[in-house]
Amino acid sequence: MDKTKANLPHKKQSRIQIRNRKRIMDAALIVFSENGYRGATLDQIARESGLSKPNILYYFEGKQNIHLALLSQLMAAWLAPLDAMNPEGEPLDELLDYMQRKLAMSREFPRESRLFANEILQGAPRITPHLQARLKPLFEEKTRVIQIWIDQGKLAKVDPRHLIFSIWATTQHYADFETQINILLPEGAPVGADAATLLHQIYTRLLKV
Amino acid sequence: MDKTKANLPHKKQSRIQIRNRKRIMDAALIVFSENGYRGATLDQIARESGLSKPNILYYFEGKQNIHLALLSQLMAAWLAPLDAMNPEGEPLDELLDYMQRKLAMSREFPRESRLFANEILQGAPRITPHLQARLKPLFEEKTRVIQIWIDQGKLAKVDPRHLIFSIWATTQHYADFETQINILLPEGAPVGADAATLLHQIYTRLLKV
DNA sequence: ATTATCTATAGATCTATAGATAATGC
DNA sequence: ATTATCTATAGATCTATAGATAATGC
Repeated sequence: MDKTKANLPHKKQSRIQIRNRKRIMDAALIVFSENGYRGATLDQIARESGLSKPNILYYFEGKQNIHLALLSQLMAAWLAPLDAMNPEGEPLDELLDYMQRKLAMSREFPRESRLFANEILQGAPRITPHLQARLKPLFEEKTRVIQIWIDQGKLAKVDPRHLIFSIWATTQHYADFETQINILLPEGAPVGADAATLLHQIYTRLLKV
Repeated sequence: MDKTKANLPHKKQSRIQIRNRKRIMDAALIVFSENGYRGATLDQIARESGLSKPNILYYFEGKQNIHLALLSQLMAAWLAPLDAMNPEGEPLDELLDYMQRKLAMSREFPRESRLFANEILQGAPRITPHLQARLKPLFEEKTRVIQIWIDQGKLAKVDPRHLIFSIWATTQHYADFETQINILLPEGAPVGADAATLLHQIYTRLLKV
């Protein structure tokens, strides 16, 4: 029984393999994002995915690897909105659009946001290499772009790094602290629209010269 | 052997009890905030506190109770800055002061912030009653105050609830995502000062009429 | 006398593997 | 023939308790 094949992406995967690996990842996203790495169990992932526990370990080489696969898949989606910020565009619009894309991600992929938050909160034991290799260069590139816009007088003078932190914070908050928000806001209030309005106000007033 | 006494606060506690319960709480804060509830073990708390594992269970009736004791102690400290917002004060100053108090808490008590974030992130299984009973009334009181200020034309028109969310998000981010920030910012940069400057800019520009 | 601490271990839970069996693809 | 799945269980880890012993306070 050669298990390694199932885990080598360059060996062509059967349809069953593709489908079951996806099932496991989907289940694992739910379980890890709700319970954190240590709080999640293979039993829960098995139940959620409809596969047996040993069968899960037939497709992934262990709990760690499932988690790692999720995080590294997440990373690409996570970087996309920032990557899409266009140096040739109209500065204020570019930043407002970026903020709105992040807010949309928070609304559409709250589990991914919480998976990421869990990982960072606990010291990023598994995702640090990705942050170093992928997030950091992009962050530095985009803060340089923003600094140039500011130097050209197209944006108010702010610290580009902390500007980005604040966009991350305000947008991700709606996914990461959803439980608290649901307790504080009355049922049926249009959270999304009101949040978008406030964040739009914040960044137009902050950044307009 | 009547263990219950050690856990009844109304029975007078000996000096040793007070000291050891404090030691355990201090150790537990470190361990829970770094690993989350499920990720934390009594072994780690024992090692960190310098007490034996069974001895810890002599002072607290179980892992759950240590965690609960921490959270309920945290709650008071967590509400204080918002509670201190004075309806009679100058609106813009009151809100800027509130934001700065929250930012200071994030800097001075990052572990408490992460303990709280961990709990909310995982659906607030233990702290929900506290949020309902203590945070919610205070939140409603203060959003009413802000709304009155706005109606009096002393602040720009914003949604008071989302304004508070944004203050929470931006300030707590520095504690909760510290690992990520440390990766992205060059060593020795004056994080605190730059963060304070940006947040001050954000809220003055947002709220000034 | 009561409070505090220690050793030893029960009992539950979890990850992972062994080894047999069933299903699928040439 | 190879891939996929199942049953059974080893081995590690964790919470919690039993029961004995040491330290402390009237």
